[in-house]
Amino acid sequence: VTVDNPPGRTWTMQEVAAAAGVSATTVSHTISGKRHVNAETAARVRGVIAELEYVPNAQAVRLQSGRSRVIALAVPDIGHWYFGRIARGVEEAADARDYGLVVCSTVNADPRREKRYFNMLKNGAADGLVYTTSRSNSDIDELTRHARNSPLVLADEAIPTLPDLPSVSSTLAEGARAVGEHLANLGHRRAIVIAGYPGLNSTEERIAGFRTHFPNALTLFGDYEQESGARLISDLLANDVQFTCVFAHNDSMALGAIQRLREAGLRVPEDVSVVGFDDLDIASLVTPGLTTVRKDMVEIGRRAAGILLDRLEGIDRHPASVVLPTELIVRGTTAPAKT
Amino acid sequence: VTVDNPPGRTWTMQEVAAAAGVSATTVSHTISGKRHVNAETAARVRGVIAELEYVPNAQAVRLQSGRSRVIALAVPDIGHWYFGRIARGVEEAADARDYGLVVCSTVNADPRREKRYFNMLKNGAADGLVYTTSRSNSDIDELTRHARNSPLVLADEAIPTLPDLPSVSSTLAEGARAVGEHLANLGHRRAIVIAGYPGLNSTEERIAGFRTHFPNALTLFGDYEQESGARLISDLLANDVQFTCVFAHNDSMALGAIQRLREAGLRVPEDVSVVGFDDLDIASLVTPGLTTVRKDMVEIGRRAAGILLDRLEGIDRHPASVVLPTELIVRGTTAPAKT
DNA sequence: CTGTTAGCGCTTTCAG
DNA sequence: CTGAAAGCGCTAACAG
Repeated sequence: VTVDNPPGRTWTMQEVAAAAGVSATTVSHTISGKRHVNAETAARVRGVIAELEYVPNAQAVRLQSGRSRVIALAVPDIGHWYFGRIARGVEEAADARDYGLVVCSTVNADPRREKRYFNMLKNGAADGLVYTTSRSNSDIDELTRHARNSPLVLADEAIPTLPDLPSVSSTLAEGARAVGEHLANLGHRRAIVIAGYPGLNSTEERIAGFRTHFPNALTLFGDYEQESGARLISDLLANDVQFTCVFAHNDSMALGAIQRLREAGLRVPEDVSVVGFDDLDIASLVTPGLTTVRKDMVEIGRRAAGILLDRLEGIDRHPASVVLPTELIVRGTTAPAKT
Repeated sequence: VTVDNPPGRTWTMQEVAAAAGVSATTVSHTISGKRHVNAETAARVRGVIAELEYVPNAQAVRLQSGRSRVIALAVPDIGHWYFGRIARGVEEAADARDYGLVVCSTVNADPRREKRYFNMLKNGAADGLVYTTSRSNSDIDELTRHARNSPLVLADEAIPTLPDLPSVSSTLAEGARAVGEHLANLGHRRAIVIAGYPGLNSTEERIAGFRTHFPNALTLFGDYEQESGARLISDLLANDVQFTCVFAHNDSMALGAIQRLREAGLRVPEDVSVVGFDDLDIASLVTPGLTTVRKDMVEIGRRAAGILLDRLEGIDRHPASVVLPTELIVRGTTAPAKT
């Protein structure tokens, strides 16, 4: 069967059926394989489909099936390298299982935006949500209210008060402990911690982990941006606080700290050792390389999406929550303490 | 009207209508405002909607309207900082106009993936596409074949042979020229160019721009990764090639070059000046700060999405294509040439 | 100002 | 092995 197929024309299943001399039902079944179709008939139908470059209308399929085969990802900022890595993993996992991915930035917890991705679940635009909290856990109430309906998986930041919520996180305490051990072994005794957002589990865990070796580490809170690392160092120097090492809760703040230390005439690592967290690309791009703790962000995204998709497909997986390992990466910004 | 609303239950417009004692049509119109509804009736309907937390089913709306209010973004890797910035801009623009964003990574030009996002346009899962080429323009044939049907806008990399295709790019030649001027003014005479993928317009433009001041610059091709910058510098040093400055086509390769130069005992910028391109976050995070050319990636994404959405909404905008300015950012990796 | 009816394009009983 | 018909949840003629 040969038919005219102007570019840009889209066809309905009815039209395909007509061209092949069968019913839409048969076309549907040759595509889905959900019931047997005579070999010759099937071949003819497939021929027409190829000829017309027919693709079933997504909305009709979704309306009929009640599922969209799309998952949503909510992150504070898709343009941030940190969250970009998570997104990468989520996208990989989704694509591998033939799901689409829609992305929602949750900038500044803008309530309009929040509404938007909750609605995506409610109105069926997405079948489930991978959620990454930004600075606070405040949105979690609403989150769980909706979680009862649509599958929800937390990526990166677990919430201890909600153990039922599946999540993928990392052994942050362990990573921070390894940092403390490393610095202690190098002979350091006075440490500064430039921590993340106070109150978040991720922050508390790392503070606690580090304290196993530095129980009295002076702990200041930054906002994960380079500038805050620099500013906190300025304050310390201005007040003649003595320290020989700095542990920042991410690489950006660590680099900000290094910048300010150098401006003050201090050498890194000869005078002050600095350790970051995350091991994003920057850590190995700078000279000397930044000593840091590797967290596999892509894998976090991949696993979170994996759990979500398992739920969607009715695969019961125990335990739902996963804690991925971290690894201390020693590069050039740590050295023995000056004696 | 008060109704029981178990959490997780979703309602149809029919049910809302019944609860409010009106027809679905009236509910539809009180929501859309497309025809007048008696104030009291409308209030009652809105009451029920609020009570039941009713949200119209997305698939039904889309099937009926023939539009999805979703745009797609195709990038080589959503987890890469460079493309992440574009995605951020696209997301912003889409969200501002109440469109969803679905993301497709085009890793290695995997044909299965390509098929996938073309289908998204054809089957109506997305209304249009923002496309960012990776290394070659090979996929463009198919791209344009489909572009006749669904709106398509190129972000970052324009294709000169297809001037009809709307695109958002940057004044790369101008940026590269400014780099050349800056280095020439510092007294440099022998320059190395670590270029991007050969054959791409973006690469050729920058090579040409730089040549206005360094007509004989030795030009080598990298792959935009740090490692290639380092490797090419190794090769040059091993062959005793003389040069006093390096212009890399992105910041990663510039940092790779710096790394290797320092390993070879050369100081940056005292012995060799290095310039990058893009001005991503890293450029200001390193010490000394990297001299580079700023390209506003977020704006590129924003504008590309803007053009796409204008088309989708029937807003005719001339000219469709946009070329955004670049700006030389002088930081600490460039200095006068040694005499 | 409001309701009835048809239909978007598909899948799925149900009936041959 | 195949088809007719109903219906997913909504919007838009068309009629009052």
